[in-house]
Amino acid sequence: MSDLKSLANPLFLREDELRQGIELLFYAYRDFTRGPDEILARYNFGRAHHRALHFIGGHPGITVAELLAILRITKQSLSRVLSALIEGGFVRQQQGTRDRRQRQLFLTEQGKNLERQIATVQQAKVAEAYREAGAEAVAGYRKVLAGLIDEQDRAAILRSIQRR
Amino acid sequence: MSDLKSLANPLFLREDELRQGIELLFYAYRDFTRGPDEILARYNFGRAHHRALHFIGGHPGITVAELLAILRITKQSLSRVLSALIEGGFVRQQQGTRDRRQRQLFLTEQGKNLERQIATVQQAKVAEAYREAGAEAVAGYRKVLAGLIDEQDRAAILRSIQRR
DNA sequence: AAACTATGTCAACATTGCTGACGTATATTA
DNA sequence: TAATATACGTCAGCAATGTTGACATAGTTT
Repeated sequence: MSDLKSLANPLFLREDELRQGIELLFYAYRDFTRGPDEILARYNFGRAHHRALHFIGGHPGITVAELLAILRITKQSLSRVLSALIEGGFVRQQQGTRDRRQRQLFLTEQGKNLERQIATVQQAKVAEAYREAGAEAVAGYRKVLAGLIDEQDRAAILRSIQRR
Repeated sequence: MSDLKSLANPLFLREDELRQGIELLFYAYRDFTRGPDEILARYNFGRAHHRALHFIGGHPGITVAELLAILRITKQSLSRVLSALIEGGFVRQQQGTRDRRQRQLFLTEQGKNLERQIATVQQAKVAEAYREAGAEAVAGYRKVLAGLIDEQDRAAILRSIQRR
């Protein structure tokens, strides 16, 4: 019975291990997202603005619909954020080339600056954690996080992430 | 120069690797937190309620101040959530033993049931990701996430997580 | 020409964070 | 013991960011 149980339930799948993995994700996310907040506050922006800046920065020319699919929020929520970014001169829109109903989104120079500024802080934090943990650990980190992504979009997301 | 650069900047610390690590965290967290929402909605609760349930469940007798330190929100925000949980019979308070000003928090049977119900869903998700990735990857995942926690509380958090 | 699609907008509302002010019970210190 | 500090609660108001629903406009597809 003990054999059966440990077969079905190796050490790293015990409930307390799972619980630890869940809490680590909570704490890491909690502290990871705190950095940008201070910078954003200076512009009267919040995390939602940063998420938009980030993904527009990483996918220049992304359409509104694509951005909505990534963020998983409603167009009304995004609209508020996007309007502020456009009004402030951080993002510009351009009529779609294939389909002129689409609005393709780009960062302006100012937008790129802000995005860079925040990215630098976050990347420094991740770089330190990566350095401390080592290349092998990083591979494991990526593997597990990828596994936490909903299976339907996992492949597409991994592709979009690695295409750069 | 290429040698110098690659010494200071091994492959897994390149900017696009860091960016991928950041986005993976975003996507994983996005999908990971979606599960509980449906269950919670049935009780008219949200994520904030779940976080309280979760940490009270894991630390029976936790004081309000300790819970505030974990969640990093104001007492007014927590109060709203805690009142709802107490009113609904999911959490009970008990005057502190050492210090009678403190309120120690416990889950009721009903609270334990709800917490278990949600935990089961989340743990299943994590267990699957762990199983797919393997024990070594899990170790790396934990190592990197731990490194993302603010250094000042990292040791204390790791201790509190492993004490169970 | 009709139907569908991509986007925007108006309005209302919920959740969850925040600040500031003030109260009460208990503990600690001068 | 009196003064001060602490743990917690509560009231009131506000901000950010999410939601639904309804409707408009331009452009695409059938």
